[in-house]
Amino acid sequence: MIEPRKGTGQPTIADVAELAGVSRAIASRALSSEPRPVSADKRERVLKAAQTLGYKPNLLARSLTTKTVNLVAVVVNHIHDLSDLDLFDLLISEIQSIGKQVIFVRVGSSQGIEEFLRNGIAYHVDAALVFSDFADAATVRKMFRNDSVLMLNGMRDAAAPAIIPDELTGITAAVADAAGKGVRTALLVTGRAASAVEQARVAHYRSELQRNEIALAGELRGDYSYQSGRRLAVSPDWKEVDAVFCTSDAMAMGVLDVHRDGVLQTRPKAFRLYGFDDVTLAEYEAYPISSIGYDKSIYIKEILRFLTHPKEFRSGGTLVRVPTYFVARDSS
Amino acid sequence: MIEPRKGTGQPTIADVAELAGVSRAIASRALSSEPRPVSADKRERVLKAAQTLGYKPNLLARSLTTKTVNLVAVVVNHIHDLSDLDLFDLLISEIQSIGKQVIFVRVGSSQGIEEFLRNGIAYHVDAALVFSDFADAATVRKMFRNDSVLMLNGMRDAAAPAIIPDELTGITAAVADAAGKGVRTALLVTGRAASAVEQARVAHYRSELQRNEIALAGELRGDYSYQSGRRLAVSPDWKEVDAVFCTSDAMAMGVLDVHRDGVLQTRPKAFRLYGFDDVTLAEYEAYPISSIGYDKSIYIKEILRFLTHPKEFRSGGTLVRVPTYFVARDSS
DNA sequence: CTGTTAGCGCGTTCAT
DNA sequence: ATGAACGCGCTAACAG
Repeated sequence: MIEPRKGTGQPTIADVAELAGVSRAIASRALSSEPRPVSADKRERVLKAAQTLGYKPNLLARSLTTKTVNLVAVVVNHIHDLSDLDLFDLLISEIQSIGKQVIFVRVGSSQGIEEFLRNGIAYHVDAALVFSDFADAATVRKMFRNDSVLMLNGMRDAAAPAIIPDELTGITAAVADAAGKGVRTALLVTGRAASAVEQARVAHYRSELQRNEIALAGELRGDYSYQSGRRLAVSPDWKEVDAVFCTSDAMAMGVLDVHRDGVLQTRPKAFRLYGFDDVTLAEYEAYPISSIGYDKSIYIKEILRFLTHPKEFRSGGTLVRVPTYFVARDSS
Repeated sequence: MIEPRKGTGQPTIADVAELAGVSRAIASRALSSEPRPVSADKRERVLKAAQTLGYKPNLLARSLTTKTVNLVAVVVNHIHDLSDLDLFDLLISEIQSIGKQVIFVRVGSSQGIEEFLRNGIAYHVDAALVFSDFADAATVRKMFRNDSVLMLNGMRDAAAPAIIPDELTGITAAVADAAGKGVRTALLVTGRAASAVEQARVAHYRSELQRNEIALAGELRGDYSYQSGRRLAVSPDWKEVDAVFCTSDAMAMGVLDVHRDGVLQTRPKAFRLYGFDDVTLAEYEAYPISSIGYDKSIYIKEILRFLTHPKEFRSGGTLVRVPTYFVARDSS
């Protein structure tokens, strides 16, 4: 006896109910994860019928009434930074482990984002995790028509919960390390000035350098990439200093390759070098970059807390800070 | 005059129709991207009403009848390989550019697939791109209840279309390079043996080495990672040979760091070294690994062709091959 | 060209 | 505890 399917050939809950000899409502309850009143034997029959039919609920149809799809949007600029690699794999894995799935939304620029979202399922996600710095919290809430927006890009307002690495502690330690080694002059190699995170980062460096009486000889602007580090290292604006602080490890690697002591020594010839992000790559022998990092698992644990217990975050734009650390390597 | 909303507060197509003074069907047609028969003035009124109401279609509801969601699943093992970084950013960007969105499905193990089958909204996607080698074509089709599955992991059957880099050409060139430099003995450092791609790769190396009369002194199995390269390089099984071929750049980097000539020279002391993948990182000065790669943009263009013109692939499990190249660097 | 109607698959009243 | 009926938002099919 073959079930007569109409559209996609998938069994629906109606098929299950029919096979079990009960009404659709009973089948719905028996299959529900919530405890709903159904007699034991009928529940048994429904479950068995679902089993033999290979029934899988249509979650899109379900979402039509429940208003929830178990989908999370991860909004990023790009995913080609080395530091991303360490983060996203774990993040996706953890999100999946709580029964949700991830839509990756890549927004190279702020242009047309809204339009793009409207034409896709991402528009209906339960929550959005915003790493990209293309938009402020209010815009994102409006875009997703959803208050469940977690800002991870350093941009927040009174209503938006956010998780931000507390970079001051790491930067303080890094600059202290330099000061303790007799550094008196420094150069700052920065990333995109438009980023809120970057602005705060640079401000921290400035104040810490000043506090340690280290003269800031200049700021050179790159784009976080290895190539931009190389470019700046040979630019006419480059200055002779005791230490170079880069706001990304990749830029520090570029600087290192240009200024190695000897053909391929592990440290620069004339200055101490500091990076940022503590990417896995810094474990490679050729790039022992002193760096600042944070515990990714703590960070992600907080993100998951937001997804599973949103109320704890709702009370007036909670701001969670994840501590950073400084790790000294050969480069400094 | 305020529209009386019931649920989410979003205007529905019924609200638009009412305001425009037409039936829901007319509103639906006027708003459709496809050219459907609607009189000019009514279309105008509908569009205007939608405009003033700020109407946005509910794509989940639409998908209920159209059976299409503009969602593409990307199925991966992990995304922590360096070679992934170069690929996925571009892939996501391109998929988004044709109006589809990407749901990332990470299956770290074959067990993860079972887990996925239970939850997962992903089985309503329009297509699945399979990079993970934990599932064969039949399983994936069942997982997604969808025949629109593109195998990119080297595993295919008669029904599944696939795109595979033609690694033989690159390997042939790499081995020829070694032979031309007088290499007579070689070591092969491999990755996970379970992978179909890896098996083919190793087989190619074996036959090419034999053809060039290079003796294969041994095969050491790693896991593609830098650390596994280091580990193998110091293991008791390591042999003195003229050349070492690694099936990933990361392993080659690990081997290089253990066997550098001098403190940090760019080449191994006693042998020529070859990697695989031609990751961007090989452009870093400290790891000039001779490698085998393929044009990512061609590869992705073929994937997009599958998404936009699936019929061209349907005819009996089309197999598309993307050519590989060999690039010589300092390490060999 | 237009409007009415009938689903799509599911959860949820509301009577029984 | 149960099942009929309705609604979610939208589009396809069918009449007019």
